[in-house]
Amino acid sequence: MVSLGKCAQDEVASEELQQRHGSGGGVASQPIPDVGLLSQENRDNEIHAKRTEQEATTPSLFPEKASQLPDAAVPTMQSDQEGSTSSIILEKDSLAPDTGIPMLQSGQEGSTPSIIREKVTEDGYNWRKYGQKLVKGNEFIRSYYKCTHPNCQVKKQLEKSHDGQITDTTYLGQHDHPKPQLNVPVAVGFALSVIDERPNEPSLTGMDDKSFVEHGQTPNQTEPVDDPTRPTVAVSDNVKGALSQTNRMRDVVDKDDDDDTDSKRQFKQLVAGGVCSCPR
DNA sequence: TCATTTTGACCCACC
DNA sequence: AGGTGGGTCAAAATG
Ligand SMILES: [Zn+2]
Repeated sequence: MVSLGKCAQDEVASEELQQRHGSGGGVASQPIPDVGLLSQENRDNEIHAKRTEQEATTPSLFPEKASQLPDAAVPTMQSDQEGSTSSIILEKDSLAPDTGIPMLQSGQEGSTPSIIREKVTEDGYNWRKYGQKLVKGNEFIRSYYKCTHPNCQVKKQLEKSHDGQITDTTYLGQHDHPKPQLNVPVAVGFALSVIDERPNEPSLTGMDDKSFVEHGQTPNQTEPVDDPTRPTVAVSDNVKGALSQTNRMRDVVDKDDDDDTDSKRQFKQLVAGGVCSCPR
């Protein structure tokens, strides 16, 4: 059996792994039933937050390969880059090395002893990376993060170009907890609501259950990127992703149509500007 | 020691 | 029916 014997994993894979997704059940390794049972991400809402961030940690070591990207792969990223958005990004990246690259050995100081690795990205939540993949022809690196909270199974996907530029950020699900604790000096302006809690608002479900995609850099008028419509709560979220945010909620039905792309696109236009993140 | 990151492999969905 | 892409897990490595 397993002539390879490379690792137990192999063996397991043959037997247990199969169940992992299928009926689910067994997988002793995962204490958390996780959502995998239903499907992979069916039930999770996918919130796409797109923002081109210029990674502070990544100086300009690499030549801008951005130009090499045609539009085929990611139509979204072609818009920014120039600076337009960079400004916004200034959010407290300071402690978010995870955004890219292997540690910021830039040589700066090792400040932030408390925050060990990172995790606290713009969200203020703690994330643990559980996977990384090259997508789009290896042009982009997608990192998969999971919320470290016990009951929280929110996932985040960070897509970056080789430059270290973040082309897409996708959030799946909502946190059950407000936030860990931002001890950061914060000057941004959070302070508002730690009560960000988002109970599954039924009203929102209308859109939240459906597949709804929001492209930050949409075609121009997208409506107010800074949309003041967003009251309270999302402030923090909005503020950080104000320039571009893509919200994507995926459901089983999502695949029912052939051109979901178009559908979604239109849909997003309808709701454009509304990040469902805020229940209220 | 623990938590987290890294990396390879496996599986599933879609084309 | 097969192939590819994408997503997740698990073991090992690192701080
Ligand atoms: Zn969480």
